[in-house]
Amino acid sequence: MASQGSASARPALSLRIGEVARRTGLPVKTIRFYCDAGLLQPKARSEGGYRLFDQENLAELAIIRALRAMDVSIPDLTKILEVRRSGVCNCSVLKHSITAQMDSISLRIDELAAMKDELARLLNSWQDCGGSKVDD
Amino acid sequence: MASQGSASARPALSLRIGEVARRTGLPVKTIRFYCDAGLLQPKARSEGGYRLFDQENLAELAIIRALRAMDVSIPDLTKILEVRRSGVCNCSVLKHSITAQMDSISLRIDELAAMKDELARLLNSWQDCGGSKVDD
DNA sequence: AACAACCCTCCACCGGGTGGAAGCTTTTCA
DNA sequence: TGAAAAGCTTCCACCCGGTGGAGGGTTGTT
Repeated sequence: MASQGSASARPALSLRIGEVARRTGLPVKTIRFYCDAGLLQPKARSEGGYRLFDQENLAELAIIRALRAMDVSIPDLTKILEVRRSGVCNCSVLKHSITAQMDSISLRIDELAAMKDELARLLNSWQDCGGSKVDD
Repeated sequence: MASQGSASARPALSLRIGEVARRTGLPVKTIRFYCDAGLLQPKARSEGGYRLFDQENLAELAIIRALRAMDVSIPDLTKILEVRRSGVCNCSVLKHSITAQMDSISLRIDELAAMKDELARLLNSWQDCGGSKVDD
């Protein structure tokens, strides 16, 4: 408790893009792309112009990664992250959009399941006609 | 049996791109794009150069639509349709790719389910902090 | 000081489409 | 029959979400 006079406790972590890439599993290029797109704002730049990222940025990247994986668009993500940053949680609009997102995920899951069944059926029907003569 | 001397029975349906779009629900532009990409080969062209599609083309478009919906790439789809056209079924490569596709679908389904859970948790945590003051 | 490793910007390209312009074909209907 | 409208053609540019490479500056180690 009796350490830095600064607001936060820990040593105020400051990572360069490569380390962030290592930690998040995202390509450096993609992180840079997210910065350019305004999704992610590095907490600072070094003297020499290197992007410097902090804990918050890592947390945001985790969210970005998760939501991108389910096709939330970059503009939507930008809004979501802005809301998150502002700390406001009175956002019925956001809730609504998330609920909608969940519905669309359910739908997508059903579709995928159906497709998988269809593929399985397809495979089965092929199984019948003999598996000889493989030429590749 | 004693009708047209031709091979097939029915009147050999010949649709222009607009009608195909209407029937498949795909945008005209997309169908044209599939043609250009070599995915779809219109059975003929009219005197004036209009693409003419038949029953087979419709069937293929149905397949394309379904498989594209689960992110089968256009090159892969091209291969699949070629095999389908050739009527050959000795294709272990294809079987393999379909099995792989099924696996990746399963994976995707799991991911989506996880995301949905995560969203639900997110929503729940927000529910706590009161839903007043909607400003948009 | 030299060096590798790292990072920067910029510009081009990818896949899968989508939009619009300019112009030809086909259908419709007075 | 012939003019308008609807439909189609190609071509070229643009969109999104990235990815790759060139050319050059920065950091850290020896």
